[in-house]
Parts: sequence; structure tokens; C-alpha cells
Amino acid sequence: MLAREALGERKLTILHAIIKTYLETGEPVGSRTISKYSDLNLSSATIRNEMADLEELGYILQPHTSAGRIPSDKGYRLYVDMLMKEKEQELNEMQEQMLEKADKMEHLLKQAARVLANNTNYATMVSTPSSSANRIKFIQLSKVDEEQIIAVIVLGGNVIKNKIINMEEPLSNENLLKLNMLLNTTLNGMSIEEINLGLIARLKEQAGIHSEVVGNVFDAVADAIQVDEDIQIYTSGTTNIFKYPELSDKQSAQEIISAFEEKQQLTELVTQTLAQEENTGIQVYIGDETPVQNMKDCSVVTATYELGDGMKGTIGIIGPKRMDYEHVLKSLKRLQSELDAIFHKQV
Amino acid sequence: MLAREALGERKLTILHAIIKTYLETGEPVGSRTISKYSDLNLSSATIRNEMADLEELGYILQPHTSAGRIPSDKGYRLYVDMLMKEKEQELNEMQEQMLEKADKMEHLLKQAARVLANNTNYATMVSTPSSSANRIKFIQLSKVDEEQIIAVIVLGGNVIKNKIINMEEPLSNENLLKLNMLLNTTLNGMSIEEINLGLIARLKEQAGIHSEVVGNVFDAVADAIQVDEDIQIYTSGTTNIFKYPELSDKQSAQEIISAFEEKQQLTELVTQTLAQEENTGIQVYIGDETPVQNMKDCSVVTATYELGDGMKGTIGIIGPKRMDYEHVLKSLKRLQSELDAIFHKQV
DNA sequence: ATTAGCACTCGAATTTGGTGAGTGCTAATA
DNA sequence: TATTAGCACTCACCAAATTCGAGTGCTAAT
Repeated sequence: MLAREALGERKLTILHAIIKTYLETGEPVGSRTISKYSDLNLSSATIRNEMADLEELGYILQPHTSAGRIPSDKGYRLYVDMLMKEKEQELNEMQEQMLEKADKMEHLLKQAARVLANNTNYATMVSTPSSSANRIKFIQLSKVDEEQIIAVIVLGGNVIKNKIINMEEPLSNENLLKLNMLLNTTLNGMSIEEINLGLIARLKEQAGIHSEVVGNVFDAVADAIQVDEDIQIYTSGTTNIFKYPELSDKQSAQEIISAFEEKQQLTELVTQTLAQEENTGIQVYIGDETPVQNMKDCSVVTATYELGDGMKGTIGIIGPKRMDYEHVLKSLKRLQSELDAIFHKQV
Repeated sequence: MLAREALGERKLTILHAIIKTYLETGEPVGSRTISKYSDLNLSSATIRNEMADLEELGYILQPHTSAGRIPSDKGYRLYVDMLMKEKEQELNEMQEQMLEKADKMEHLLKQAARVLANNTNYATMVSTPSSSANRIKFIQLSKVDEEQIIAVIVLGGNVIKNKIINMEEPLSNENLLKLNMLLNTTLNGMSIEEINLGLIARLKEQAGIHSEVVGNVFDAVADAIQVDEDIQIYTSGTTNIFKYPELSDKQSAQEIISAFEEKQQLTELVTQTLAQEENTGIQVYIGDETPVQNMKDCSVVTATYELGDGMKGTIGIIGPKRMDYEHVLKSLKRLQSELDAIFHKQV
């Protein structure tokens, strides 16, 4: 919106300098510091004048009279937008770290979260791919013993769901076979959304005379698919927030950490992120912009990765507003393409 | 060891009173308070004398000269031992809360952790049952498509493991059938420990000419069983520690919370707890006694629950040393028998 | 347009003194 | 002999007073 032009080259430079130093120190930055730091040779007085302007425009603010300035959310926003526009490159290294022993997706994602946390010194989260528009690839019932049947369902992206079904009366092998046929022919290739109560009712009907016995089975299958629609979220480096004084007073720490523990709120973040279709798949929420109320004093940077089949997951970094956006964006992009690569190769 | 007798009835009562009040207030407690509080009518001066003795014996200590006394680890220990000996009763309520929608074990355990955390205001953890000496109940390979096979393994206690196996060359249906037979006849009823490399080699041999193709399968199966031997741990109420000033300074909070996040340390706690065969299955670690270094300023109370088949899991409560042991022990015993009941019914 | 200079502001850190809870010791008491 | 009252002393804690300094806005000189 009001970019470079609207601000004036020099004001822009100064703002940039202010944010940069603040990112490093975490302390309000004063005119004198900037006058020495920046390469444009200006006295502190001049800087002060410019600062006064920048403050009026809402890009920076004073915690109290006679303190230095800190960037406002609006200031951060400008800064990040600039970064996002400029940087679009680089991705190697860190590759090897990940590939070893990553045959199980679960492990892979946990590890991704950990690597990212170590790499950035912020708190991180990685969600399992959500099966929006996911399709059933394979479905099978097997007898475990006389009273128990296990249903195995494989979804696109090789996500596996199980459900053990307790039978009141035993099911003959022939009937089991029939059921399997029926299930496979009917449900194979269907997306989860397409399986509704009507369909299930029709299936029960087709199952014919066994329908009472069989009812459970369908219910169980439907249940296995539906219920387990909860997204898993792995977190790491939560305690990194203690490294940033502005987040580590009891109040804030408590809020942030509990958001991390009760994954509910993170799930919201994930769904919201996924909903928002973006070009690069990277989003930055600064302060109040975040969907997670508990993190209103943080910045949250998210990226989506894809798994083919339209399955998407989210990676997120949560840190103080003065996070090192440059580094974070870079790391996130790397990891994003790592994951994309791995999944598209191995699936 | 040095119980009632060695201490003298009156000293014991005073110690009890000190601990009790300290549990409530969290503040060092002085002689005057005790002289008013306890029913033995003694002046503060007398109490002071006794306190001096108790301190010399190591049951209480002074944070600094001219402050009240607080219980030492040794003092807590005495107190807890007394409690454990006396109390062995009561368990109802709270039952209904749990049973709803608890068909999946995972959910059940998560919920257990949450209920317990709400109930006690401490941090809690619940581990999934560890499959020490667990046996294979059912094993099956199924073709998902031409290149992929899914292995499903059901262990005692209905723990399910999956593994997707990518094939280089397709496997005929007949061979699949043969393989299934072989696996089931050989492995059914075996405990995980009994499956070693030798056995797998023999199996590969029996598979005959397909052995090269089939090798992968066995490796994968073995892998699925072994690798996933990691115990899952669910935590809840981590942020409760912020309610106790003595634990919520940055340093401590950081340590404790990170122990909760990187489950590694908790896993150690679990295994150690399970190893220790106790009569009631309840253990109390005070301060330094705990196996988890990060929790050296806490008390940790654990209980084990059983699942038949020799599978055991752990429930734990982590709080300040001045935790309400009475309440905690009671709650833990309840939950313990809840879980026992539920599992023995539904399995 | 830039800068030097100065008076002023205000948070943070330091100092100071007072308060009170708690102690140990001693001497009086039952 | 065990208990208690009394007293001097200690020391963490709090609040007010003080100092300090980084930073500002404004004005006048360059």
C-alpha cells in the first residue's frame, strides 16, 4: 500500500535500521544509536526529527516518554513485506540431517519440528497433513479372533487408520469376504466428505440379511474415518520463548505454553492457515493478526507443505515480534521444499 | 527407620503441624503460628526449642536466619511415609467423567491426564502401556496396490502397528497367501523379545525361492514391531507449575517444561518406575530422589496401572515439594483402579 | 536542510530507614 | 525439671527518596 514512495527513501532506511537493531538487542533504540549505526551520515538530531515523523505515521512507537523507539506491528509488517518480496532463493544443506531414518512420517515430522527449533531458537510446530479431500485407497476387514474384527483403512498419502470391532455374534468367513468386496467396490476412491449417512444407510441395505450384525461394522468404519479427523501436531523448542524477556514473564509464558500443550488452539491456527490460499504458501502473522489469541504478543510464521492428493500440512514458527524474519523465512522455505521433495519422492 | 519412637510424640506432632501449614501457605512457618494452630497448648518459646531440635535432626530448615522453618526433603519423606502407611481406602466419583467416549485407548489416556490435572492443579503425565513381554495376537499382509503391501500387526491389549512396504517387483496373490500363513503360524503368540535375528533368518530360509523378494517383508515386519517400541506419553496441565512461585522462576520453569516437552526424560521416569516393583504400585519421589534431573525441585508421584497380558503403564503427577500429598495419593489411587477396571472390562 | 546545544522527562537502579516476623538466650515460674 | 515470659538481635521486605542517564523536543546557529 504505502510503500517506498509514500515514505521517502531516507525514512525507509531509518525505519529499517531501527527495526534491525531492535531485532538484535530487544531494547528500545534511540536516535543516537541510529546516527552512528546507519551509513547515511546524519546527526542524532536529524534522526530524531525523522523518528518523530515515523512515529506520527504509526511505524514506530515509544514505550514511554524519553525512551527509544520500538517498531509497531505496522512497522514490522512493512519490513516483512519487503523481505518477502525480495528474497526468493537458496535451499540446500540441512538436507542430510533429515533423511536418515525418516521412513515413518510421524518421526519425520517430529524431527522436522526439532531441527527447525534448534535452527532458529524459536518455538516450532508441525502438523500432520490434513486429509481435506482425501480419498480412500484401500479398505479391509480381518478377523483377529472369534469376537474381534480389525478394520484397516489406507488413505491417500498412505495414512493408515485402524479400528477394532467387537462382535456379539461371530461372522462367518464367507460373509467377511462378501463384506470386504462390498466395502472395496463401494468406497474405494471416495473422498471422506462423500461418505455421509445416506451412503452408509444404502450400504447397510445392500448388505441384506446380515444388516443387523453388519451395522456395527459400518458404523465402526465410518467412525474410524471421521472421528480420527483430528490433526496431530508436533511441537518443539517451546521453552525457547524463555530466551526472550518480553515473552517470559509469568503471564505471557503461561499463555503461550498452554497454547502449545492444549493443541486445540494450534489446530485452529493450522486450519486457518490452510484455508488461506497464498502464492508462496508462507504467511506471517504479527501480533494481533494471529488467529491464536494466546499468542497476541508473538509473531507467527507459517508455511504449508503438500503431499500430493491434495493433502496439506503446516509448519509454524512462533517467536517474539522482534524475530529474525530474514532467517526464519529462509529456513521455512528450505524445510518446506525439503518436505515437498521427500513426500513426492517416497509416496 | 527413625519413626515415631525415635522422634518423640510431641516433636512428631509439631513437625506434622509445620508441614501441614507450609503445604497450605507456601510460606516459612514460625513458632508463634504453630503455638496457636496446634491443639497441644504450648507457648511459642517451647515450640522454638523443639524446632531447634527438629532442625538439628534435619527434618526442617531455615531459608535464612530469622525466618520461619520449612520442611526439608527428609521431613517430607517422613510425612509421606506416614500417609502411605495409614491411608488405604476410598474410591468412587469421577467415574462418569471418564467413561464417555473412551473407546480409543489413546483418547482415554489423554483424557485421564487432563482430568487428573484439573483435579489436582499439578502437572500430569500418562504413559501408554509398555509392551514388555507383549505377545503378537494377529498378523496380516495385504496388497494395497501393485507396488505396496500393508502389514498389520495386533499385539496383546489390542495395540495395533502398521507398516507400508514398497515392493520392487510385484508379489503374486498365492505367494502373499503363503506368506501370511507362514507368518501367522510362526509368529502368533510370540513375545516381542523372542523374535530375534536368528528366527528371522530361519523364516527367510523357509520362504524358499522368494527369499530375496520376501526379505524386505520380514525386515519391515521386524522393524514395525521393534522400532515402535517407544512409549507414548501424554501430558497435561504443564502450566500449572506457574501457580507455584517456587517453581515458576525462569530457570526452573524452563527446565521442568522442557522435560515435559522432550518426552525423553519422562520415558526414563516411566521405565524406572515400572522397574521398581512395589506393593501398591505407588511411588513418591521427593526432590533429589527423582530420576529426572530437571525435576529436582519438584515432587513426583507415580502409579502404575495394568492391562492384563503383563502390560503396564504409568500415571504421574509432578508438582512442588509442598504438594498436597494426601489429595494426590487419593486421586492417583482412584484413577489407577479406574483404569484397571476399564481395561480389564473392555479388553 | 542540518546540526549543536540545552532543558526537561521519566524509567531504572540505588540508597535509606523503618517495620515486623522470627529467632536464641536467659531468667523467672510452676 | 520442664515450661514460659521477656528481651535483644537479625534480617528479609517494603516504600520513599535519591540519583543517574539515556533519550527527547525545541530553538538557535550554521
